[in-house]
Amino acid sequence: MPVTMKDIARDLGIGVITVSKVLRNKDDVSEKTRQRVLTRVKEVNYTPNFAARSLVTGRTYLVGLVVPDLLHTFFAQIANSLSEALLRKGYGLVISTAGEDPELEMHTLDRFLARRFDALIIASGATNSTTFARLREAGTPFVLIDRRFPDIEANYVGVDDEVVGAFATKHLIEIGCSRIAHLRGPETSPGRGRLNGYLNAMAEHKMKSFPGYVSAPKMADVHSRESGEEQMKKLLDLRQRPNGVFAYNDSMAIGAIHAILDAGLRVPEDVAVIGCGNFHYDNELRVPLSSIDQNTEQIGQCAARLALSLLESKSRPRPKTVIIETQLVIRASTDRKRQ
Amino acid sequence: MPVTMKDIARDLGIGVITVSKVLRNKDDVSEKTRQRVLTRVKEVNYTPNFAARSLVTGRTYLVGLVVPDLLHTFFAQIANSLSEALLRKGYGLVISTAGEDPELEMHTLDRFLARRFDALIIASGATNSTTFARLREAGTPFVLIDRRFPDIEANYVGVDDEVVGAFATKHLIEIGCSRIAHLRGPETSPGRGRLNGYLNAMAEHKMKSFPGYVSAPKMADVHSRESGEEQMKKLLDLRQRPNGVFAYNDSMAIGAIHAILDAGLRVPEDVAVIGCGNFHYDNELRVPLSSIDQNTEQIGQCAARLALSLLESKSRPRPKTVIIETQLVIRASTDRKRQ
DNA sequence: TTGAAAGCGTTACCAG
DNA sequence: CTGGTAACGCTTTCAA
Repeated sequence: MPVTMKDIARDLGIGVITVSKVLRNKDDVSEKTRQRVLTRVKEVNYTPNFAARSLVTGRTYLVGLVVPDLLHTFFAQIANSLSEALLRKGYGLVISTAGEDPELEMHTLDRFLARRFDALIIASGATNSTTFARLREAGTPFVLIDRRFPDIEANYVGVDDEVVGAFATKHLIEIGCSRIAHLRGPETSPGRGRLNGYLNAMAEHKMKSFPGYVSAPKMADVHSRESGEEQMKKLLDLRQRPNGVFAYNDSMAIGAIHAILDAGLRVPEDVAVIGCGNFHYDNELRVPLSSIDQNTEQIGQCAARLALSLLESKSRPRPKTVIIETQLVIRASTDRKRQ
Repeated sequence: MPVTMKDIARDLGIGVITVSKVLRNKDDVSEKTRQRVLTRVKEVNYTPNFAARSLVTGRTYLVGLVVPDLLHTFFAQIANSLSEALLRKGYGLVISTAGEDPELEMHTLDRFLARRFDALIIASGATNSTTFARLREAGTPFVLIDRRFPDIEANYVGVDDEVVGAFATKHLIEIGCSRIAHLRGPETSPGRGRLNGYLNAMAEHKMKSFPGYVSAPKMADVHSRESGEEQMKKLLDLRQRPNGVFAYNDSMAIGAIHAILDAGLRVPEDVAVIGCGNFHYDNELRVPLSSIDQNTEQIGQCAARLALSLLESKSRPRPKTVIIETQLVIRASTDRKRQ
């Protein structure tokens, strides 16, 4: 049986409350008593019982993270930096993957709510915002990352996906691509945002658009490489084959490059390709991949900081939106002189 | 305030215990009462309070995972499959990264112990087994993955690293490499095991070994690519340059290939390279990388199953060792005809 | 500065 | 089949 505060109090001939106070750094305890308690705590290797504490304070010192998939480098990085930041402050991070399945996600969130985690951090695959009404009702503070929902006011940390899309597209325009296609992502805010950024940039630069140049929405799951390959094949079959492609993410871009090379064409000479995410292995690929860096680590850190601030403040502050800056990283897949 | 069992009992005019029994599927409750309770539970959207339950049962329904780094594909995959398997059984997975820092790891484990997680799953960067004495003392069941410690008897799930090393080395021998070097990993069981496998295979096939062909131990952190590159450079400077290299993991192999190509040599014609881990992007690399597949997902699933069995059994069963099969995956980096 | 009493919501033990 | 009583280990409130 583990040591309890009662044991320590008995050993020292003082009250349990005094022990509790010392442990929580309350200052209405004499220095002498404090030292005695601290010494004894060390001696018997006492550790507080979180369950008991939770029961009375209502706090679990646990934060839940829901992401589609940890195999996706982006989310692994997020989880990594989140857990580090939270652990430092004494919070544990409970992870859970929900694929891109809104129903599974809802189910997971329900469980997290039932367990009364102190805060939730969510990269949601939900298609509407009913999920979040539930969260709000439960009163558990939450931070959305990566994906957002225009119709609800919520804490959000992520990049500006329209900027991402425009950024990538403009880069293709600048290197002289005249026919630019977009392999689009899922029906989520990044998917739509990057698409809009692409469309805006195309319009702004009076670029001609061709039928079929925007692929159908696709889930951004682990199979996005295959999907990128498949969709690129279709693009290559068009009469007016594109000479520049902006892919929703690096996985799809990799698939696209695969298809292009398989067709006997060159990257970037025949078709330039840019992705998004700046995976850590982008530079080691068959054709090193140009990409938009999302500063993933910073997203994680900001989300952690935001979540912690929500935990600490007793009032419910107004939802905050934090936009992280992005960077264009040019590699071989778009490295060509103006044609 | 959330609904409690007491509320439900009062509403229905029955005892709290009866409610509790229904909720835990005890069968000494009449079907009628059971239905009434269940209905009411739905109506008021009752969820049990885990903290209260924990306090009395001593179980947290939480499993802790300690890995060096989630950026490493291998560990991300492990975390992914673990969380899925555990969540299905109602357990949460709390993650934590400890780099390859034994002290930080110990600290993390202490915190996990203090929180009384029901079980721990650990890919340890520890250099000795004192850590585990602590775990044993605390009585928390734990499962080691990937790294093991010969001097303690503990639950373990992972591959046989000597087989991995021998497998990879033999493959290089078979394709006709006459001078085979090893970029070795850290001072952990996989690092040592793969090295031994390499040495054994070399001896068995009477292969000549050259001075400097086994690099110095290196941490297997996220920077292993750089380290692979650096160490490969040294090998290329030797008078007797190797024509085959077995790298501790795929990251190092990628770095090695980088160095080889930079030196104006060809892979696999001049130097064949094989790694270990079979990262999901191995096929998309500059030179698609031959590798040993560790069946990572299976490792995660087995570890989860093993952890769950420990949780469920009240007695402390004898430690179990589960060895997962590996597969050789041949790609371009070793694809050459016998010379 | 100290501490006794009163819970927090649940489950275990036993009696009805 | 049902339920009262007593924990579980801690914090909060309030009085000494």
